Amino acid sequence: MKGTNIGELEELVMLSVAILFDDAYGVAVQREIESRCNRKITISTVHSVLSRLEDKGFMNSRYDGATPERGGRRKHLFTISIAGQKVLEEARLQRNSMWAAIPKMALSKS
Amino acid sequence: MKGTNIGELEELVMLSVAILFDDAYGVAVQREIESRCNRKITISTVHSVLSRLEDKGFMNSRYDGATPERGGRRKHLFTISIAGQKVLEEARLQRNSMWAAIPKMALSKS
DNA sequence: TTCATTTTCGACAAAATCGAAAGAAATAAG
DNA sequence: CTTATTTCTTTCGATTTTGTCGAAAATGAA
Repeated sequence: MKGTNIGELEELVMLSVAILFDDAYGVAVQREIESRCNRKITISTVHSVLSRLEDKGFMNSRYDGATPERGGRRKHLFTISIAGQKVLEEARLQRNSMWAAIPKMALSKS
Repeated sequence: MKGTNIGELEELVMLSVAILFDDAYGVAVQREIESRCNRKITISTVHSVLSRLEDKGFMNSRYDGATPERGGRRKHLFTISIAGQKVLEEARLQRNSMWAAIPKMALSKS
C-alpha cells in the first residue's frame, strides 16, 4: 500500500467531479469548488489538478462530442476511476476514525 | 477569509495532536500517524509540519519541564489553538457536505 | 565520555497556484 | 462564402507552498 496519498485540493476536486457526475469539466469543477468551499481558485489550477489526478490513475476522461449550442472548444469531461473512489473513501474513513479518537476534553467549546 | 487552507498532512498532524491531548510531541505524533494511518513518515517530516502549523497560528507549544526518567532532550509539546480547531472543524464539515451531495449513481459498488 | 532521545538544519520532490498563450467552434462582417 | 471576431475551454511555463528526508546538533542521564 504505497503512493495512495492524495493532496488536499486533489480530494476536493475529486469530490466535485463525483458531484457533477456526467458534466465534470474544468469550469464546472471550478464553480463547484468556489461555491461549495467558499474559496477562490483559478481555472488553471483546476486543470492542473485534474490532469495530475488522471496521470495517477484516479480519473478517467473523454472529450465531449455533443453539439454545443454556443462557441468554444470541446469540453474535456472527467469521471472518477475505481482506484479514485477507493482512495477517496479511504481518506474519509481515515479521518472519521481519527475524529472519533479525540478525547472530549481536547476540544474547547467556542 | 484567506490563508485558512490546510494541507493533507497538516490535517493528519493536527488530528493526532488532538488525540494525544496532553502528550503531543514529535515522536508521539509520528507513532500516532504511522499506526492509525498505516503510513510511514519520518520524525523530521513531523517536526517540520508541527513548526509550520505553529507559525500559521494553528498550534501552541511549550517545553516539558517534568523530570524524565530516561536520558534525552526536553519534549516540545503541542496543543491545537482555537484557530486550529476552527480550521479543522471547517475542513470536516466541508467534506461531509460534499459527500452528501454526491448522487448515488456516481459511485460504483465494489 | 558515551548513550539515548529529541529537536533543528539544510536540501529537494510533490502539490498548489496563477497569468498568459493557444485551440476550436459559432457567428458577425464584408 | 471567406475572413475576422467573439466566446469558451484547454495547454504552457513559472513560482510558491507543502511534504519529505538524512544528517547534524542539543541535552539530560549513566
